[in-house]
Amino acid sequence: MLLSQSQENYLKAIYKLQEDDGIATNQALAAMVEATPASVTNMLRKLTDTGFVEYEAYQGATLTSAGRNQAVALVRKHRLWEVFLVDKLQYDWDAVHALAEELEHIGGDELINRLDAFLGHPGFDPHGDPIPNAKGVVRARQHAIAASEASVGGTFVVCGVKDSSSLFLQHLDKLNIALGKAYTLKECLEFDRSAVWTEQGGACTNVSNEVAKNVLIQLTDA
Amino acid sequence: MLLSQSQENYLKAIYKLQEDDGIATNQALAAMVEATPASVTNMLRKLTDTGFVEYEAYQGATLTSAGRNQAVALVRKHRLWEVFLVDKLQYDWDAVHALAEELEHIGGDELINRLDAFLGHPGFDPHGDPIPNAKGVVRARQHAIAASEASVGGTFVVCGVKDSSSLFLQHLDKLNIALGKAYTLKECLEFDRSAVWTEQGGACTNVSNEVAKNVLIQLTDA
DNA sequence: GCTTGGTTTTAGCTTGGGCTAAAAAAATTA
DNA sequence: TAATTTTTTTAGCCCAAGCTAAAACCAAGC
Repeated sequence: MLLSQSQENYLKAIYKLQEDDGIATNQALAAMVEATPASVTNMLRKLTDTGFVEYEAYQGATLTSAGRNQAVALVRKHRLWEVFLVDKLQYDWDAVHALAEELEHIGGDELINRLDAFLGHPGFDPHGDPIPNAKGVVRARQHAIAASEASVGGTFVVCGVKDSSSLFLQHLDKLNIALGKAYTLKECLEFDRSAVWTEQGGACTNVSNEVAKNVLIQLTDA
Repeated sequence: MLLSQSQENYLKAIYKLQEDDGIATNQALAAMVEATPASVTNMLRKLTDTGFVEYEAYQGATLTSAGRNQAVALVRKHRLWEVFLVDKLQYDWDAVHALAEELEHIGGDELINRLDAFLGHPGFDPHGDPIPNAKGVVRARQHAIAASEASVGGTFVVCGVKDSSSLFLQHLDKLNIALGKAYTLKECLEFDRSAVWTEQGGACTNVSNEVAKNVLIQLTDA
């Protein structure tokens, strides 16, 4: 079965919503694919007919296993292209999403597997999100928690972000926060719940709670 | 002005027809974009309205300078992606056309200029066709003639093909003919106008006239 | 157990890019 | 020049994917 670009976008959206909300409501889908709820209903019909989605009126949508396979393949393509753009074409990590959205619809398994090999089978994309392998297996990040959960005195390494919007990523750039960097949580300021992180080497950064909630870290026992 | 994928394909087709036939007839366009002549008329209207094409009923289509710019940019994108696929992803030269057709519609100047730099600003694609530069300037191949024009005893280097179909390219593979290889034209067989080429090193190949007409060479004075 | 407000669906319309069949124009041949 | 063939255009249709406005449904709150 051959899917249109639009259909692929719906599958990806349902997949994401299922992953992090458990349920893909019509409204949430509409927001994600940038269409009206009416259009979503329309499309869900079609995807149900072609066997990628299970859907009953008013009940929200779920992916069939065929649908999930498609969605995971898309996520794989998206993230591999992001690696390509950042690692090979030197794009900034905040500038690759839109392009990857286009590229992810190109070609089939052959292309993406070659790209994967060319990139050296990366495990994570430039935002720290795991890249599903050719069989569609996603290995989840280990022990990742939001930075806002860390306790004073703890040390950790930044390993991902929850928000990959350009705005947020550029903000992290300004704060000099990047994937792979190690920090110690020096203190928490009661007043606004912001935190002070110190880098190995001494530089201090004041991190708002809003930011910390969207940064994923792994605790280290150093 | 933003063009649809389909519109871009029309511009490219008109460009190619103008280049090698001088004139882009409705029928030829239809064949090239794989649509009916009626659909072509339709689309030419639209492209005329948006200022990329000049078109009067029954007179065939010509590109405006805006249209030509678009078309050249597409050719540039197409050929750079082909280089990427062959050089970086190790595709065979006969397997890249369709993928490049998809990739050429992605992104804008930024992406393609970065790709160009990453590939080391190649001058030619895997079929020997010249790659327009960022300003849209195409430097034509120098002194290229069809291999069928060579004279007995002459030496030459293969530098391009006129037919980039998978079928033809695979045939060249079988004959062990590749870009950059040097040959001497040993003899021409009167009976079927086929030729015998000898490679530097000794191997002989019998080349039909049909093939020779579609291989581009540069004469060498060795 | 109603009423009300938000969500989802239905109905009907729009636009882009195709198609076929028939009419019109151009080109070719007699 | 007239007749015939080929090419192009017109007219009217289809399908995918969107839209709006109105109707139907669901879930609270009174």
